[in-house]
Amino acid sequence: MSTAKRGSAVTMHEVAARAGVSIKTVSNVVNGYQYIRPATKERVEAAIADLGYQVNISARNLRRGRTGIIGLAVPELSLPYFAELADSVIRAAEARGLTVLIEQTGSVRERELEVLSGQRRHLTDGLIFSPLELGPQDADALRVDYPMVLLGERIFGGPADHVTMNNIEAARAATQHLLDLGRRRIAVIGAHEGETVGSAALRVQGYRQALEEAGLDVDPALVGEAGLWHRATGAETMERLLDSGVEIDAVFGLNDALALGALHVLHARRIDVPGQIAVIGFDDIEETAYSSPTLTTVAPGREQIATTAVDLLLARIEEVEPGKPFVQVITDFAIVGRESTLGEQAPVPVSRAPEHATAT
Amino acid sequence: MSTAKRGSAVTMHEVAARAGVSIKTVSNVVNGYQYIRPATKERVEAAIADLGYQVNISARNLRRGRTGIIGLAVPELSLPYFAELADSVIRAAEARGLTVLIEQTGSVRERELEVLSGQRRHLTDGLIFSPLELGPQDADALRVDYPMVLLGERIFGGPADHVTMNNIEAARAATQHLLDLGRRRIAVIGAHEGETVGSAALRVQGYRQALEEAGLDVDPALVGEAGLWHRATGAETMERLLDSGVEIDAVFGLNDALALGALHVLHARRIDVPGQIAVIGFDDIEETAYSSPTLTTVAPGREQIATTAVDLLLARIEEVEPGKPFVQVITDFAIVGRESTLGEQAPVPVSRAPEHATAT
DNA sequence: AAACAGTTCTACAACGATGTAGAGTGGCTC
DNA sequence: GAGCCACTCTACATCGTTGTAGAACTGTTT
Repeated sequence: MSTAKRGSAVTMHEVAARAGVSIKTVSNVVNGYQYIRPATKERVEAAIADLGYQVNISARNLRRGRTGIIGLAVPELSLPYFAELADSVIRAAEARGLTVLIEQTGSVRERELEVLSGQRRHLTDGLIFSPLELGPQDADALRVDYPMVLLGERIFGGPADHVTMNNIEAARAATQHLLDLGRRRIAVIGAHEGETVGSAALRVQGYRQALEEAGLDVDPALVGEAGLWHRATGAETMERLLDSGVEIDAVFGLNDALALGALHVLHARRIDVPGQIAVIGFDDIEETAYSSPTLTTVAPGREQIATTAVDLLLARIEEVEPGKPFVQVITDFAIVGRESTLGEQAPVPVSRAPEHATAT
Repeated sequence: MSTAKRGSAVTMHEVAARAGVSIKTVSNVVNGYQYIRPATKERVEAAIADLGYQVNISARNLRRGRTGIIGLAVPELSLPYFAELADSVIRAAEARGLTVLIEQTGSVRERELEVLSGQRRHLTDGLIFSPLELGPQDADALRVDYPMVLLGERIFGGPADHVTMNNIEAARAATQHLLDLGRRRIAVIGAHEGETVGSAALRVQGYRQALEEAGLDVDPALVGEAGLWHRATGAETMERLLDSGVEIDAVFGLNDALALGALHVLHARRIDVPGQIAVIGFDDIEETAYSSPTLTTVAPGREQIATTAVDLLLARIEEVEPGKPFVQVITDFAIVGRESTLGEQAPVPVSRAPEHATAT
């Protein structure tokens, strides 16, 4: 056992003095250099244990020019999707010896830009960034000189690696799922008017495609705007749609939070789900398996997104010559059918343990 | 506008050369030292802008002995309570110029111990730690030589500042709420057998107190164990209780996830909530305002916990002489009554915007 | 005109680690 | 026994910044 835990830190000098070697030898031991006599190594290790020495990471970082930290910029952790994503990214990073520093942009444009150029950037070796407000017009700001991986296909051909799911296809599949159940008056919640390349636009596009392929017209009255993709805005939009008197037999929430907000309103108004209105969401956050009714949704392969992003970033960080062309990885998605579209006959996944369940 | 964004970083030397001053003067400008001629300052600032210079934080950290980063160790971000807590802590830290580095312990004892002594510690100036598995027997491990604030009252009289809510009182109030509604067969979900000082034990204690004050016996058959406080374990425990055949007219979930899991099972079994069984949770995560029915819960003052913890930690970090006795701050709680106990007459908070709502 | 306080700036040595270069060992080959 | 390779270790410079001490200038006071 170690004895020391003193106020000020022990340095390699002190360890070296105690072990009777040079500080470089201590450094070599710490870093697992191969040519060290076992006897020396033992002496150094004993000294390290005695003094409770630990490497000063700031000094190492300065010397090595690496910090071992990667940044993760997301809108807000209080949005379950991003909390779960952060969880996965942290796990993936940890498995590769990296630490994660989280920044919240609050979906505010200025703050998204700040993340790209801010001071904080220098604490990290690279950045995984999920921008919501930046668009193609910001391509310049996104042309940064450090490793970066973007999540989402918002910035087409942008100057960085991208990890994204196939938003159009996934939204089309979600809509198709509703069409297959015989629904014809499918409302959308979460559209962003005027946007052309964001997740909202792409998912709406997938929705349109599915309808058109089915030979249906897209009724603008069924497309509900919702700037922020929160439960509250989902609820408000659902109310607006219902109050408008338009006929609706299904709702496609562009994310789960919106769909859950909608579900809440439908329940409050005693509208049967899926009897009168079927509901599908997008993201497969854990909550969807426990809502009443449970929510059918699109699973975007969160783990896959996280590990791919970390791997791509790490590759960029360790890249010798930074010439490699930027890649775009498109991850798999799957429709997870639950009660909100299939009704009670759907298997109720009561005992579904979280993927990364931990011991008691 | 700045011109440069070169591969390797610009240093103070280059700025100094361009501005025709010493590097210390550049440092002085950067740090807002007062005795600098306006003309000099302008020249330096121009050079900084031209070269796109940014301080190398690793070097500054090394020199100053501070990193400006605080650690936050929580079980998992995929648990909404901790995601929301992390959100609040990040905001509070940011307002004070600090960055937050999150570690996930997964409620695994070894990992909780690792957090205390691990390498990563050196990246931070202090730690906000929410331990779940450590107990009084770990007081030694908790006696660290760096600033630390513990969340939760698990380690009584432990060698650190604590921020906690009054678990016993809050649980008593929650139970009282159910008693006031005429419930007499109140089940608990989430007890930890054998534990005496954790949140589980304290909340169960509050539950017992309320029952005893009401002149009721505590029926062991009503106390449901659940190691992990997840939705899945809540659902499992609820099923076990129902299957046991014991009479139940109310359920107290020791956190919201457990209560939501229970709600899910009750819904699946078509048991009316609150008609047949009333349900109350604990934590006031956002989801509780949108579940069906909405969930009555105990609001532990998350923002207050976060800001208090950050303030305490900062005080420790900036403390000149580290003699000050450890404090324990107990935050306020409030019962948030919703449909799961009050039924439909409860106001449905459809438009309840999140506290930190951001612009569209 | 000397002394002094108040400015403005600079040189140099840190902070604690690691990379480089090279000095010693010893053993082996020819 | 000279040369060479494989080990084992060390001295020193270096990463980019900031603290310390003090030099140089200005203006004011005596």
